[in-house]
Amino acid sequence: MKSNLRMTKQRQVILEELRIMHTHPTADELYERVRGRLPRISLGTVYRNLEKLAGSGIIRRLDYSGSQMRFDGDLHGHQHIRCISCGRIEDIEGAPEPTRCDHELLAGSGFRLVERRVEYVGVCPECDAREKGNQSS
Amino acid sequence: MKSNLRMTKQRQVILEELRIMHTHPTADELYERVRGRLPRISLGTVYRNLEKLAGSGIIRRLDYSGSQMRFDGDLHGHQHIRCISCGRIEDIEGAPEPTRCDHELLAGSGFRLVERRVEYVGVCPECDAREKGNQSS
DNA sequence: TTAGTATTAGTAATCGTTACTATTATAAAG
DNA sequence: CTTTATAATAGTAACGATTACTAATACTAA
Repeated sequence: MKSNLRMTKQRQVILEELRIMHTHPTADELYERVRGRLPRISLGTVYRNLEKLAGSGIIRRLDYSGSQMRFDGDLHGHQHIRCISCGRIEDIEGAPEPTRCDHELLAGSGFRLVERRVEYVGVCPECDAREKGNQSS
Repeated sequence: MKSNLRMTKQRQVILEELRIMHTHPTADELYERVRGRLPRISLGTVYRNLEKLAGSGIIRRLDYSGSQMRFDGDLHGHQHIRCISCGRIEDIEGAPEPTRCDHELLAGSGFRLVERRVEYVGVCPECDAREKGNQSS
C-alpha cells in the first residue's frame, strides 16, 4: 500500500503555517495566512487539506461536535457523552467532575473560569456492536 | 420592569416538547415534533424561541463552541480554554485531567470511551478588563 | 376599545462547508 | 528522460444550518 498522501507545496505551507500559528485558527483565518505565501491557493484547498491532515492524525480538529446545535431542557447537573459514530448524545447521570486541580492549571492563563464542561466521546453500544459485526477478514 | 417574555402557544409547546424529549434534539428535530401539535408553525419560530429560552436560562444549549471549526497543529497533551466573550481559544499547559471517576460515571451507559475532553469556558483577561471598565452605574 | 409592542409565518439572505469539473502536479515504472 | 496513473489543485456551484427581514397577528395593559 502506498503512502497515498502526496506532500504538495500547498499542503506543506498549510501545515507549516498551522504549526506556527498556535491560535487554533479557523479554516479561513488560515487561508488568509497561507495566501501570503501562495496567493493563488483556493479556500477549498485549505478545507480539503485540513480534512486530510486531520484524518491522518497529523493535526487535530477541536470540537467533535457536529454541525448542528443541540438543546437540553433538563437543567439539573449532569454530563453528556457523544457517540463518535452516530452523533447521538446521551446523559451521564452523576455529580459533575471534581474541580480539584483546575485552578492550578488555569492559574497562569489569567482567564476567569466560568464553567468547566466535560465532553466524553465514545462509541454507543449499538454502533459498537455494528462495527464489531462488520470486521471482515 | 415587565417580564418581557410572553408565553405564547408556540413557545409553550416548544418548551414542553423539548422537556419531554430528553434526546438533546436539534432545532429541526424539535420542529418536526412540534409540528405534530402546531402544524402551521415555522422553523424560524423554533429557532427564535430556542434562542430566547436559552438566553433566559430556561433551557440550555450544548456546545458553547462557535459555528466555525478550529484546528490545532500541536498534538502534545494539553487542554483548551475558550473565551465566552470573544471566542478566542488558548492553550492550558499541564497534564490531562485525572480520569479517576470517569469509569464509574460511564459504567451504566454501555458506551466504549474513546476520549475525554475538558472544555474550560471563561473570560480572557482582555475581555474581563473591558467588561469591568464598562460597568456603568 | 385602543394602543403599543412582542411574536408570528413565510421567505430571502447569509455564511461555513462540501461537492463538482476540468486542469495540473506528483511519484513511480519503464 | 518519457510515460502512465492518479492525487491534488483552482475555481465555482451547490448545500445545509441559521439568521434577518416583512407584513400580519396576538398579547397585555391602560
